[in-house]
This record gives sequence, structure tokens and C-alpha cells, in this order.
Amino acid sequence: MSAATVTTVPATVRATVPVGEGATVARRGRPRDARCDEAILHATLEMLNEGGAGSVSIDGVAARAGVGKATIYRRWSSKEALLLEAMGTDTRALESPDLGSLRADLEAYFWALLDRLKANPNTDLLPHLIEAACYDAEVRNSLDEYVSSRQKPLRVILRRAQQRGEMAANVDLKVIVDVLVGPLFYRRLLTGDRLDRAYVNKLLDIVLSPALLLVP
Amino acid sequence: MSAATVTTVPATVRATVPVGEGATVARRGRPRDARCDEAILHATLEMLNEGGAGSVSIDGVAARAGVGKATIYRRWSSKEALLLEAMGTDTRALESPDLGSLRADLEAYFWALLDRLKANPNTDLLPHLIEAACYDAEVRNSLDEYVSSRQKPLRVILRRAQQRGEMAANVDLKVIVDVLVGPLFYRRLLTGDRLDRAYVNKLLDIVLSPALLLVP
Amino acid sequence: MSAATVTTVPATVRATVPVGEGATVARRGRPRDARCDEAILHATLEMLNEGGAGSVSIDGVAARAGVGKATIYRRWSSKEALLLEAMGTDTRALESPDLGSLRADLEAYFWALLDRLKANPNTDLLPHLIEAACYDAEVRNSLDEYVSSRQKPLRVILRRAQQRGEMAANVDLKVIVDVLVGPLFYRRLLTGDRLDRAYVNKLLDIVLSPALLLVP
Amino acid sequence: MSAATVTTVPATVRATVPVGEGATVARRGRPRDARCDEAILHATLEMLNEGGAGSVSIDGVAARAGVGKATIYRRWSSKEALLLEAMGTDTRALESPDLGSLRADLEAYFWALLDRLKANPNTDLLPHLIEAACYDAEVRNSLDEYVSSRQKPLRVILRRAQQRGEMAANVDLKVIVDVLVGPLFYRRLLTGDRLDRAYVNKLLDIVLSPALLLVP
DNA sequence: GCATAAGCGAGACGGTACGTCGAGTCTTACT
DNA sequence: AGTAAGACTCGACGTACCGTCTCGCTTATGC
Repeated sequence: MSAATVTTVPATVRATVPVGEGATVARRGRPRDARCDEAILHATLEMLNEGGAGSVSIDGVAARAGVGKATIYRRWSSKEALLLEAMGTDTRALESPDLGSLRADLEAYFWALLDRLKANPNTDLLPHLIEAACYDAEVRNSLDEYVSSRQKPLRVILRRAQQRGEMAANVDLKVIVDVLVGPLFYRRLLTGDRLDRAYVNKLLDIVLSPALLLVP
Repeated sequence: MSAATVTTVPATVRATVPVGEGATVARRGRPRDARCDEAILHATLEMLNEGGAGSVSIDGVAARAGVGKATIYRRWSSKEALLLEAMGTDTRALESPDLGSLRADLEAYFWALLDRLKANPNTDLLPHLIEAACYDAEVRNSLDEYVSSRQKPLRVILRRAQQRGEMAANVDLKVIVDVLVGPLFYRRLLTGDRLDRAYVNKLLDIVLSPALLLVP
Repeated sequence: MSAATVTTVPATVRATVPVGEGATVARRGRPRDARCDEAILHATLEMLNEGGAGSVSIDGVAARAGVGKATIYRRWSSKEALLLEAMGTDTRALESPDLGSLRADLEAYFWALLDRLKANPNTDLLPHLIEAACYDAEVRNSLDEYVSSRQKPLRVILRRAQQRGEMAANVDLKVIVDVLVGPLFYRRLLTGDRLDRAYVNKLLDIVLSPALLLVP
Repeated sequence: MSAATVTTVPATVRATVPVGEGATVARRGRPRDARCDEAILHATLEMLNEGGAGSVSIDGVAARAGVGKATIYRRWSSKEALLLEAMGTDTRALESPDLGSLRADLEAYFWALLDRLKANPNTDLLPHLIEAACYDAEVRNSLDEYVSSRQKPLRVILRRAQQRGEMAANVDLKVIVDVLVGPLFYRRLLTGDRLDRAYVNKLLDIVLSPALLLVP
């Protein structure tokens, strides 16, 4: 599971040394200074919280972190790669609650998600990254991985519901996930409408209730 | 009705002259050259199709349109305002089909939407505009208006279904809209998964069918 | 003669607009702001006097002059072109004294030259420009022109001496100039030995006196 | 004679180990690898001939020589120190021909000098070193020493001429040297005019001939 | 008819950020 | 200790846009 956390931000964005498989590789040269990573990410997050993604510049991060620009570019190939990893800092995988019923599990999941969003309001990088992903394949990949890591607990929940018999076994989980998660992103990115527990409840009412549609 | 089309891109982005109410005002000075508007928008769309929103620059548009930069800024307050209007060129309101059943109407609506998306693949400005809307209130407003104009036919369809008795009257239409539209945007912006008629069908199956969930 | 002063730093280094021949060209667009030229050159000279050619950077000049970097690059194609022109500021052509005798004229010329050198000790750009001329043809040309403009008064003096019959008419003036000027540059650039009136006197003694060499 | 070659580039540039006087000191640790010296100098000269002093970078030299940068800095205190020594490789002292007459000796000396210059046209480091000497005292010293080592044979020739009675004994040799050598450097560094035997002849005609100036 | 006002192409202007490069120092593990 | 590798700070480079601002000119209205 620690592995899961790590893979949240995949190797693709990290301009990592092509580290050999075996642990015996014994890389040569001066090793990267971990304190630099830390300082850079810290500075990035600070600036992110102060002014959003638009106010983060490589120059600025370098200055604040007390680090040369080259040191940043040695680690991340672009501003977006950096943002992605900075964001990843907060991407501790969400848990997959197991409360016995689909509805309860989903509620728990979404509530946790809402809390996560509320925690760092300015740090909403998604708009920036979505834009960046259009031009940068690396960001595209990382974003995909981020998304799928976010979906993972949801899939666990749904699969469990299927096993419990709460949900049809032949449903395409992918689509269900879209239906559950899509509305939230839609509000967050496009309409800006409120995202709170009341909304989650309504949403689940609609998606889960067979009574929604009048039976003719 | 023509007004409806126009308001798709609201006055906010247009740095319009505070045009007097009566038609008799007859503003003084040399009138704006309509061919400029045309040339600018044309150049913008061209560049948009060639390299996406990132490759559009005011300098570039001005050069290609054979126009001074001031002539652009006289009409649009920022690069995003211009993009928004260029996009609006294609934002002829979608129709609200009335085929007798909710399912059929929704299918028709979504198919038209899919066609629209397929038509100009590179011109997908949404990512750029979502990003811009974070920093620019004008863009925010215009985006909202764009979104709501897109939703309008959907709401018409749903309301009709309620009147027909196909759908419960007390359902919050807003949420239904989210559930119907959110998944599409989610795929388009985040997962990049295929958007085709098959997907629309699955989506409608899930959202519309009361039999989807097993009744315990 | 005012022309002479101007041509000291030739058009080559100036990234000038390809101004048409006739005065009627009526250049379009916003004209260059002469105050920028002034501010840039002033800042350059200041930094030059503070720390020599090595301490001048485009960034620094731009900052001190309160000017964008592009504004500098619009006028000069490189740091050296700028230095060259800044140096040219001080390149009021030396005069050609006419005191009646070759010796007296040369003494007057060299004394003026020494004064000029003493005036701005830190501003000795020659080493830097000589180096730059190796890689930059423009600088090469400008340097040549600078050199020849410095030599001009000397040539006048020598020609006058020939006319007066003080000097053989068939001597290659170019070589004489080398012999007179070369030693000074040699000291200035390479040996660093003192350059004062005493030295000039010794130099002239050797070059001018037929009694220097014992007649066999 | 090997000693002569070595002193051409003085100890100052070499960041030499403070080697003890006695040969018995027997320094501890791994001794320096002489092949490194060789490889570094070789790489330096290669790059020098390919693109002049401007194209030599420590990183580049290290890479081409297959050597760590530290290994270079352990031996030379700066890029210029390295260049200086690389140049020194070619600074086998010029000989002092003794052909019986001042004129013949000088001709022989200058011809040898011309050959030396022609041999490696791209490797003309002088401009670079003169520039560097402005900011770096070590380079300054080394350059001085280089210059004086070049002058040495000339001084021998002149002294011999004085002893032979060909030249007045009370002439300041330093100035004569300036007059003989200055013009060559002046052409080489500033005017770029041709340097060939014809020029040397003219030069000697002027400097040596008492008939140059008409006797009034 | 002729001033007044605005539009227009061109392009200069102050800024800000970009990504790259080089110098000289420092830190590994290996020899 | 020396060595190869390479990370580190610092600072400059030249470029690209942004949005604003002059220019000289053109084109309309309105007195």
C-alpha cells in the first residue's frame, strides 16, 4: 500500500535517473540532495496556496527554495511536472470504507473527498493540469494515473457491492464511476456550483434509487 | 431567438463600445471595420486548429490577420475573451429534439453533441478556458453562460419528460443535468476515454433504468 | 567633421531599421524613444566605470536604465555592440595639431591620447572588444573603424610633414603609423608598462632621430 | 632547455601541490595520474583549434578528455590558467639567431615568429588572455611572463648588436623592443592587416634606417 | 468645407518568465 | 589521497508574449 501511494505520481514526470533494476547498481557521481527536493516542493506548495497555479513560476520557486533553476529542471521537466508532484504530495490514496452497504460506503468516500477539496482551496491545480495535459504527453500520463488512483477506492467499493449482490454483476463499472464522479468534477470545473454533503446525497439518490424514474 | 444565439457569448467579454440605446445615436468618428472582426476571428480559428489554444498568441493573430494589436484589444479585453468568442462562432445553440420519449430525446441531444465535438477536435478550448476562468472573472462569467446555454436544451427535454409524466416532478433537474452531462465532461477533460454512441447508450441505461440496481 | 565623429561607431553595430534612402520614407509604427537610447548608454557607462566590461550585463543595464531587455536588443545585437557604442560616446575624434614641426605635432597628439586614456581608466574596453571581435564580425568591423578613426589625425600630421619636406615622400605611412601607435598598444594591452610623457619622448627619439643608429 | 620550456608558463597558474624542496618528501596518497594532464591538454588544444578560445568550456574539456572536472581544477585554478598552459605547449622559446648583423638577426627572429603564428591560426589565444588578464591577477602575471619570454631572444639580439657597436649603447632596449614588437601585435590584434615578410622588411627599414628622415 | 473624433497598421515599450549554459565548488563511491 | 561522475549555486543569456502606448494615416460624422 505504501507502493500505491508512491505510484500516485508516476515515474514518467520525474526526470529520474534511469535507475537500474537491481539494488546493486550503485549509482555514480554525487547523489541528489533530498533536501533540495523537499525545499522545492515546499516552496511550490507555499506559492500554490498563496496565489494558485498561475502564480507559480520556476524562477520564483528557485528563489524561494534557495536553489538554482537547473536543480529544478534536473528533477522535473516542466513546471507542470513539478506541480503534479507537489499536488501528489497531498494525494495520499483515499481509503475504501467498508461499512456494509453500497450507499454508506459511497457516502463515506465522497465525504472524505469533499474534505480533501475543502482543505486546500487555492491549491486546485486541476484546471491548470488539464490545460497542460493538452500539450504535454507526460502531464497527460500523470494526470491519467492520478485520476485512476483516485478512482481506485471507488472501484473497490463498487466491486464489493457487486459481490454482496447489491448491484448487478454485469454493469460496466467504468461507466458507473463516470456517473458517480463526473458530476462532481463538472461542478468543480465548469459550473462552480456548491459541492457539499447535501449535493452528494441528492446525487446518490438519483444514481442509486430505482424509484427515480416512474415506472410506466 | 437570434438573440439567444448571440447571448451565447455574453457582452461581458466583448469590450464593446457603450452603444447608446436608441439606434439614432450615430456614434462619431470612423466606424469599426467589420472586415477586421472577421479577419481576426478567422486567423484565431486557424491557429486554434493548427496548434490548440496554447499556440494562439495575440501577436500571431495580429500578424496573420494583417491587423494591428490595438485593433484586437479594442474589441476583446484579453486573449481569452477572443478565444471565447472564436469558440462561440461554433456555439450555435443545440436544439431540443422532441421525439416523444425521454430516452429518444436524450439520445438525439447527445448525438448532436458528439457530432459537434468531433467536428473540431483541435479546437477544444475548454481546458484552456477552465484554466483562464480561475484568474479572470470575465472568462468565468462567459464560461458560465456558455455552460448554461449548452444545458438549456437538456433542461427543456427534462421538463417535457416531467410534464409527460415520464419523470418524477420533484426531482432536482440541476442534479439530473449534472448526472447526464458530468460523465461526458469527465471523460473529455480527465480520462480521455472514448466518447461515442455506445457510451451514451450505456450512460443512459444506467441513469434512466430503474432495473439497473437489484432490488434486495 | 561632425560626420567624422558619428561614423566613429559605424552603422554596422546598430541594429538599425533599414531606413530608406530618401528622407521621405516616413517610417511607420511608433518611433523609437530617444530617451531610451540615452538611459541605456548612460547605465552602460556607469556600470563600465564601476567594474569594467566584465561587470556589464544586459540584465543589469536594463534594470538600471529602467528599460526592458527587448528594448536593448532592438537597438544593439549584442552586448559588445552596446559597449562599442558606449565607448564611442567618448570617441570624439582627436584633433590634428598643426604646430609647425613633426615632433611637436606628434607630441601634442600623443599627449592628448594619454589624457584620454587617463580620463577613464576603468572604461578600457579594448581588451574586451578585441576578444569579442574574434567571434563577431560586426564587432570586428566596428573595431576597425574605431581604430582607423583614431589613426586619422596621425595620418594628417604625417602627410603634413611630408609636404613640409620633413619626411621622405615615399615612406609607407601605414607602417609609420604602426611604428608610432603599436608600441603604445603593446604596453597598454600586454606589458602593462607605464604610459607617460617620458615614454612618448623616448619613443619619438627612437623613431624620429636619424642619429639613433650609429652609422657604420 | 626543457627548463626553458617549462618556465614559459610560470608556476603561478599551476595549482601545484606545495611540493617540498627535498626530493625525499614522498607525498602521501595516490599520486596524480600523468595521463590525465596529457588528456586534458590534448582535449583543450583540440577544442581550441576547432572553435577558438570561446568554444572551450571546462565541462567540454572534461567530457572530451574523459576526466572529472575536479581533476582539472586540481591542476589549474581557472579556465584561463588551463588555456595559458595549453598555449604554452607551443611556446618553445624562440631562438636568438646570431648571423653577424643586427638586420639579419632581426629578420631571422621575425620570420620564425611569423611561422609560429601561421602554424596555428585558430589557436590565437592572445585576445582571450588579454581580456582575462584584466580580471585575473594570475593570468596577468602569466601573460607578463609569456611576453617577456618572447622578448628574451630579441633582447639578446639587440644586446649583441650593441656589443658589436652596431647600435648605440645608451639606448633603452625596452623601448626598442616595443618599437619592434608593438607594430606586429598592433596589426595582429587591432587592424588585422597582413603580417608577412614584406611587412617585416618595411618595418625594419623604418626602424633601422637613419636615412628615413630627411636631414634638414 | 473643415474641424473633430475614432479606427487603423505598425511597431516600440516595460515586464515577466522561459529554458539553457557555463563557472567553480562539493559530495559520492571506487581505486 | 586521486579519480569519474555528476549534483549544487549563481548569474547571464537571448526569446517570447502580454497588454499598453505612440506614431502617421484614413474615414466617417457634424458643425
